[in-house]
Amino acid sequence: MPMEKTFDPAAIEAKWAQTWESRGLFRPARPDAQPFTIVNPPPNVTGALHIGHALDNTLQDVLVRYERLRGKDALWVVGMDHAGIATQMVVERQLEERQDKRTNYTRDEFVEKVWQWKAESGGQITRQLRRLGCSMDWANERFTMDDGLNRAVAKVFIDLHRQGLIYRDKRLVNWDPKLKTAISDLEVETHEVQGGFWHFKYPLADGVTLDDGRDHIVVATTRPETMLADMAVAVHPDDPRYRSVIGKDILQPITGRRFKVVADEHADPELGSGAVKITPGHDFNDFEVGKRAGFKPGDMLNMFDAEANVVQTADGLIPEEYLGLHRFRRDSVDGARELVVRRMKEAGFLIPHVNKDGGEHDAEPRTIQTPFGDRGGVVIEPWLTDQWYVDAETLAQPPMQAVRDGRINIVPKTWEKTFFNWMENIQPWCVSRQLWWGHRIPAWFDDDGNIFVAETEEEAASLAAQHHGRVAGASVLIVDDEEAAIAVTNKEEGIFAIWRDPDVLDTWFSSALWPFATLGWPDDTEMLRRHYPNDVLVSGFDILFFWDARMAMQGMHFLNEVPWKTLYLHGLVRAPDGAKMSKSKGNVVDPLGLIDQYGADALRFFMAAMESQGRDIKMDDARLAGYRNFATKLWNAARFCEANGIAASTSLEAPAASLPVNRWIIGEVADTVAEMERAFAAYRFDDAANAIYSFAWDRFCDWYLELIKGAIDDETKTVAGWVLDQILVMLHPFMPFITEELWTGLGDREAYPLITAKWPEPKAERDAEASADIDWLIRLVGELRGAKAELGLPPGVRLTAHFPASLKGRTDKLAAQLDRLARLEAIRFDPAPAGASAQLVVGDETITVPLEGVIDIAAERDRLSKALAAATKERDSLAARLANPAFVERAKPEAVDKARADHDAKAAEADRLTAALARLG
RNA sequence: GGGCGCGUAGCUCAGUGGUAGAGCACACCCUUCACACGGGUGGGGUCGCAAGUUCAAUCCUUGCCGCGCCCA
Repeated sequence: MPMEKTFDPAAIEAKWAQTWESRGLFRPARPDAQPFTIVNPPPNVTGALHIGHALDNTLQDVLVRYERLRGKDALWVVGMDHAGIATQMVVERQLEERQDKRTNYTRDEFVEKVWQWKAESGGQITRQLRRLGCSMDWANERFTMDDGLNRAVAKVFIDLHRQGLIYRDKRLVNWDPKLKTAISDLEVETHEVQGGFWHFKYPLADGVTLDDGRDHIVVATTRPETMLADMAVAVHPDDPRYRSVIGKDILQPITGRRFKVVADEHADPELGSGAVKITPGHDFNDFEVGKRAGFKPGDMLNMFDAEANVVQTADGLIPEEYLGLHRFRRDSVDGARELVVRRMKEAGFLIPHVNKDGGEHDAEPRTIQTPFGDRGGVVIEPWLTDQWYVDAETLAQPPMQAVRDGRINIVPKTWEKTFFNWMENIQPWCVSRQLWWGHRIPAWFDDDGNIFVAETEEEAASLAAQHHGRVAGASVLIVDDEEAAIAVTNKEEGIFAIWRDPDVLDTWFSSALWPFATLGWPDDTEMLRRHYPNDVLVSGFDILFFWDARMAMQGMHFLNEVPWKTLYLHGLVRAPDGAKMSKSKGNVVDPLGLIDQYGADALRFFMAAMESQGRDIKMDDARLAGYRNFATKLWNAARFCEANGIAASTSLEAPAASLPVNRWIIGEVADTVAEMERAFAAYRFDDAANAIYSFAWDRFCDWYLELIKGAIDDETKTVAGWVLDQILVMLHPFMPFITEELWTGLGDREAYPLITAKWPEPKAERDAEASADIDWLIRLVGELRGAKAELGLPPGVRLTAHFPASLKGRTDKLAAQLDRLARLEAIRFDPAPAGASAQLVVGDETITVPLEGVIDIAAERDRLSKALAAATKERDSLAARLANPAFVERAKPEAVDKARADHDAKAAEADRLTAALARLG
């Protein structure tokens, strides 16, 4: 079957992706082979393939295909995460489009709708990953909310709770008032916002004055609205201005609330007035000050509801007009902040800001570091709630030790510092989320504040019964919520009620279990024993904390072993101008569009070739086109082979060869294999890609195929077929589609597809004599071509060359190749006739090409002079170095030897060129 | 403020203690029987700036300039 003239990626990609998968070739049974394991960072079920996925998954697939070719039992675990917030948002948005909303349904009904959505529209990314050629274990695709993961999540929660490593705590949490849920500190992004800094007078109560006679303390704030829940004013204990009023009362002007001036080192005498208002229920710093001042978290005043609208505080002191207002101006409607400022100003408690020009303003303009929720995009409100926390500090210790002693190898190493910096300063991890979609927390409450953590409600009821000294199951009712519990509880009659925590767990809590829960844990399965620890994890550095570190914590805690031996972190894919891609900037590149345009192989090769460690990748279409061209080049090389009777090889080892070209190319293959293995061992994707690229194009196509043209005997057919096979195998991890197509096209190998073929083992070495011969030939041809080009001779013109007699043996051996590539009319060994000629200096010999009549003497003189100048410059530079006694005495001997040898070679070359110029006259 | 990284040919990027490489782009030549998404030849860099260490610095150290990221 003759091959098509041009390579069309679209025509073969779908076919091979389907064939590989349906024949189970992504995970062939290799029970006795050494395992190799990667788990894929589970993409979001709502997600679509973006360019970052293309990079991340290409690198993983390269590794997996390489190890599969090397005979390992390669497992690439694939699946998706349920993306609690994102997925719930998607489904709620759909409801909104129909003027419907989540709360019109029961929780179970809504969750059912989410499952429906997942079945119908979720997971488009899995189809897109297949287009990229990802050889994942699709047959065992997982989901963070499948039965196995659910079991694992419940066990982890319950065990950590028993061990005291998960606990419930009332404290300030990062609250997203748009999504109405708590989020972890990692999900908060700080942005700079233009805001104001207001100064207010807080009057001292009971006629007390400061030493300077003033009857008030000046406080400043960027969040005036929080004064509705102020509970103190703090001053530094050593601040002489305020020492006399510590312990005295402030009378807050708007609420009329009386509270104390407290001493706390948080107040910085150097900043502003040195006094700060304290709102423990709405500010992280103030929370700590408040605790030190003796307020229990439960007694701290709260002034916001879940949407950050003002609600009455426990003491009932917020004036009516504030209730229900939003925290600050939103959608052009003033909020509590604006009203507070207005009222304070009216009452004369606002100290205006005077700018440079003497203008008065209510507030001093300021750039404020403001926290935003990474999903909802609104300002985060510190809010006092009960949430579940993981003792991350304890769990962080074993992973840190593992990185320190090398059980986890972070590549590139520069990320270690970042890893340690975060792990050493890690905060308790808030894992509860006020959502409906996710793993519901396995904890039940009663109205006495007891908590029963258990796998099932029966167990929880039994725990509750035990707690009250009752028989299990007899007297504990399961109800929906606290209200219902209060209604049915009758302690005198021994009837108790419990209800389940309505919250769910952070999605990352479940994805942290991915490296082992996907392998069957908590059961002790064969898969788990074989594939844990995983070999390597490939992830973007942007999820180092979110995911990688948490996997390490959970894996080491529950399996007492690192989750993976190597953690490979890559950078971001950026827009061509270096900007970060984002939907809002409109500069995102769709990888599927790139696949349509250039082919999946080209996109993959681009990603791998550009992946040098530690640098972001800028999109570059020209380069992408270059790799598409490479695929076409390979395609045509294969066409040439097919047309010349060069077919699939039958041996893994290099065939026996006698001809210099064949012996030479076999040596080149062996070198390339070694180079690629070195690159893979060091996770240098770029080096590996470049090694096979330059071998295939520069060595095989540009030289070997040209050298054998017109002289393709049986030995050459065998060798050429073998070399082409080695190229296909080595290139396969990077360009799986075209290589597989060519592999099957070149021979009857239906039963032996490339994806499960064998990595090269040439069992051959470079042949020094053949290498010297071919290297000489390549240099001679180069000289000849250069001379023709510079002398303005047509490349096709055939010339006679006079060689020194010492080269007779070599020219005999290479006669066919000399004829074909050097395009010589005749090879002679007698002295060249007098007259104009070109002189080619190749190694130690000068070859003369008489050009009487055709040569432009001046041009040839220029050519030789230029070469002479280059040789002379290098010779002199080396001579100067060698003339320096300090160099000869102190430099490494091998450096001196090399300088001597280089000097001699350059000197000889310069001599020959000088002689050539002299002969030219 | 703390930490990390980057600055090498017009562009995108490798790299090394012994005066630099690739791809693309550029110039010129080639309708040579696999390929013009091709072949050949060539031009192009004081390796951000300054000082130091060294026989020798693009590479190591320090400072500066410019750019980016993370954390507080």
